[in-house]
Amino acid sequence: MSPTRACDLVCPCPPAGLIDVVGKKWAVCIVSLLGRYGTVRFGPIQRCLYGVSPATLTGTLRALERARLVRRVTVPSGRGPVRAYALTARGAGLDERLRPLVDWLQAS
Amino acid sequence: MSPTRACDLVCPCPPAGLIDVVGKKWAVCIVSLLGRYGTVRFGPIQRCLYGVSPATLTGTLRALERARLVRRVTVPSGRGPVRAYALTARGAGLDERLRPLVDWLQAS
DNA sequence: CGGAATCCCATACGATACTG
DNA sequence: CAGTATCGTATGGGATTCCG
Repeated sequence: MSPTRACDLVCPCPPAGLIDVVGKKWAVCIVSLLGRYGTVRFGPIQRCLYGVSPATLTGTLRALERARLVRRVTVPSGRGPVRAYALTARGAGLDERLRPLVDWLQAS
Repeated sequence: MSPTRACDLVCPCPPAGLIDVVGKKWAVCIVSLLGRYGTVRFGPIQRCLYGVSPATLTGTLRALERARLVRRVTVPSGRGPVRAYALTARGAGLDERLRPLVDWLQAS
């Protein structure tokens, strides 16, 4: 049977909040990428993502930071410390739930 | 260790294809809704989704149909057959993978 | 009621150029 | 290399109206 009145249905997922972050074009890619590779720098992320423009990548990374899914880290290197990106614990939790979905999408 | 060269990283999820469908603002909601309630008519979907505009809802439904995730069905009713929407087998598969994610998003 | 048509706006995204 | 600044475009999405 199909409910027909207004309050018969409970919306399982409000579009506000995390959805607008996760819904961003590259967000899922980035979270999965960091979940797979750990700490990654700006350049490799950009090159890996089919050449996303730096402006867009920065914007998405900032949105992910604000959502506390990704954090910016400073790692020591040969000639001075460099910046990189990694998942937060929260981001790792998301990646975990995202994995079956991403695999399924890949398999189409 | 973090890879630094171009081909060291494999993008786990190209943004093309299903992602632009699933990334739509209401797509996940609709799939979850149909997965939960079965066959639902246009009106209840719209009312349930915080009053999404009919144009937007139609657009999203059409996109989901084109992606073969949702199908339009005709069900017999008291005064003539009426139209409604339901998941395809493919859509049910997506809903299944979506469920842990949606639950996690809800729990925030 | 279930849409289609139209209008309008916000913004996401890309391209490019530039800087520390 | 890691961004920032600017600009232009495409389009997603809301509001409204109208129709069978």
